[in-house]
Amino acid sequence: MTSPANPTRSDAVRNRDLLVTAAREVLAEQGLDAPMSAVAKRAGVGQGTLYRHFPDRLTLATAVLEENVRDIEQVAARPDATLADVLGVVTWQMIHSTAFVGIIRLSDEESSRFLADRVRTAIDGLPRETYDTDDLMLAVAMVSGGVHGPTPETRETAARRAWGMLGIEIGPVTPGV
Amino acid sequence: MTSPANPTRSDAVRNRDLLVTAAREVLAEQGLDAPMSAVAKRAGVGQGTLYRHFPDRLTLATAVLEENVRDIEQVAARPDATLADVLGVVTWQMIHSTAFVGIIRLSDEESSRFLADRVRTAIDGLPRETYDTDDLMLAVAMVSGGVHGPTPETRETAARRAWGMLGIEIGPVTPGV
Amino acid sequence: MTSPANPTRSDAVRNRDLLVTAAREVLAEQGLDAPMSAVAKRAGVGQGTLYRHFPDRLTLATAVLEENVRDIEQVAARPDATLADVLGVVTWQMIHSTAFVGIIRLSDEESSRFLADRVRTAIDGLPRETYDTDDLMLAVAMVSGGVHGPTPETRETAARRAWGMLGIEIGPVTPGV
Amino acid sequence: MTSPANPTRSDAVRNRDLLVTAAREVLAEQGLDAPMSAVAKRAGVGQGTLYRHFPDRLTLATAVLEENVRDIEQVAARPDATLADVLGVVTWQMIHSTAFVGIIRLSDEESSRFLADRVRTAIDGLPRETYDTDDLMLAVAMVSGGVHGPTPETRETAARRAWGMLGIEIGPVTPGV
DNA sequence: AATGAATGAGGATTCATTCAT
DNA sequence: GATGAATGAATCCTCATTCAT
Repeated sequence: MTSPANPTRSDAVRNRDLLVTAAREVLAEQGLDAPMSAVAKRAGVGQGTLYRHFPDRLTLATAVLEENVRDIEQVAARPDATLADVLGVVTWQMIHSTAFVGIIRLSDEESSRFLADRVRTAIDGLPRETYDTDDLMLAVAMVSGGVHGPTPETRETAARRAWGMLGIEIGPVTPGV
Repeated sequence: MTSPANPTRSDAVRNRDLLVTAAREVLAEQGLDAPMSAVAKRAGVGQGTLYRHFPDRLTLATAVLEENVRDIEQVAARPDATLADVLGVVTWQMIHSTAFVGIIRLSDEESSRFLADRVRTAIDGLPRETYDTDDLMLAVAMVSGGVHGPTPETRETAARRAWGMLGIEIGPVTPGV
Repeated sequence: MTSPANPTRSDAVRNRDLLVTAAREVLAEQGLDAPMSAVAKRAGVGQGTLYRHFPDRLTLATAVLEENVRDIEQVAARPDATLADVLGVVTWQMIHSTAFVGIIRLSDEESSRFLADRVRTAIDGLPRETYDTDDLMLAVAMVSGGVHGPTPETRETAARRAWGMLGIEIGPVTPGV
Repeated sequence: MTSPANPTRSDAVRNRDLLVTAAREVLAEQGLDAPMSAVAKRAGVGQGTLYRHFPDRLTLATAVLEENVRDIEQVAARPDATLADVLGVVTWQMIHSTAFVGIIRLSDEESSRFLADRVRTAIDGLPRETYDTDDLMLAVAMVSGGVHGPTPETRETAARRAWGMLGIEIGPVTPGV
């Protein structure tokens, strides 16, 4: 009688995940302004469900990026985490997710500046030699500017060259989680 | 009316110029996917005229960038031109024209890779110390990645910090022409 | 829990009342085609509950009007009731409930013609001087046509003028119950 | 060279008329919130054309009512026009155009209060016996409130009864123009 | 050539209604 | 019985593009 009375909730959670995953793929493939309907279709849910979970495009994009940020935070939180490790994961995201580049652009927007701050905080706790955290955030933006190319391979090559020009060492380029 | 074969050709040229100027402004203000009609309206011409001159959006965007590239080439062609001078002009363009950032992105597209090559060629002829031309092209992309902010002033500050991180000297940040 | 066969019937009754009250408010504020979900939300019940009680919009609207009609009947049934008294209550309803105006329009619909007939019957039993019941029903429709304005005050003024033009005396403009 | 250069204009005018006519029919049949697409389809033009001419629903509805008002003005402007004649035309419109009833309702809206004022002005110039112009405007609203029924015939009967209750004589119920 | 009206497909968004829990 | 998530049809509206003049 007193329970929150939301039994169907498991479906909802599942759909939310399906939507974020679908959005990650669709946004990566078609760009930040892909049709919302494409996301719903890819997720296998109705349009209404999409809008129930994410009332607008920005909210959806933010949810995608939030997962990226969470991965970064997780890696950064490991006891033996190094700055290089974290930058490796960041690089992996830049290479594989066009949407991630969006975090730099969107970060002028209010809601996702918050996400950028979480990345900053994650990096902030790690030991480093030359650069301070502001420099590193700028460096991330710069490298993401230098990353382009048709395949993940060419993109990784470009990314490595870019880090090299900044004299910053990065660890293994992996999803991290 | 007075010239023999091509009565109003000057009109056509004038319209083309009006359109490119309008496109530069509109694309800068509203982003790369601003309505074509907005460009025509700003130029003060009909939609048909726009399409006569530029059959599609990419052609129009390319024409805008072509002007940027021409400015760079002109500066680079001066007898006393230094690499720093040219990079100063490039920086000015990055700061003032959102569209220019597009050149980096669009350069995956065939038609505008051509423009990137012209920039490369312009830079190629100039004496430099550490970096080769490929490095410099990558550096330009990286700095453009680091440039963001609400006003030209904040954007210029960011650009200067970015060049600084790469250890590359730039000359006066001016339109150049 | 204590009664034998119908454990939580009072819940159902309570929900029905909540829904009718919510519907009255929502329909008044947002018009006859307000979202059904808005009614459910205002009532604090789920959508399913709304549909259990009222299978469609018309049924719901009719339930709202039914309450109005019941008020009119109650006043008309008082031993000392005069026609003027009843018309005063009717006027109050016209002024305060946009939905009531709907009864005139909706009365073309089968289900709510029934309600109009109940009003007719209520009026029918009261002593009057000049007009017969058909005239009075038409007069009500006419006055409701003349009632508009932003506030209840302006609406009441308009209503009084309208009754005046018909030469019909009305009693105190009150909810009646 | 100096001409306004709008040769296609004849098409445009024709389409505007087609749209207003279509809107009158569709709004009368389906109500004030009929789909805009239905209007475009009935007019035989694309949706874009509809929106070019009438950026929103209110603008379109106003255009329909404007024609009604123009008819009233024309009749009122005749040298031998009587108040009864004009009210006859007004009554014809109430009977045949559901949309006209809307003028009463919509007249709370800014843009169409203007139309109501034009009707007021048209009536204002005509000789009358008992009522002043404000009374007459209210009377029109009241009669329109009393007009309902399935067919034009029943509606006309109701209208005549309503005018009768107000003691106002009306002329022939005709379109007037 | 230039104009700007017309077209209509595409994409965003909202709700009425159903249904799993 | 109640809940509220899911569905998807329906509608709104915008633009890229074509075309009559």
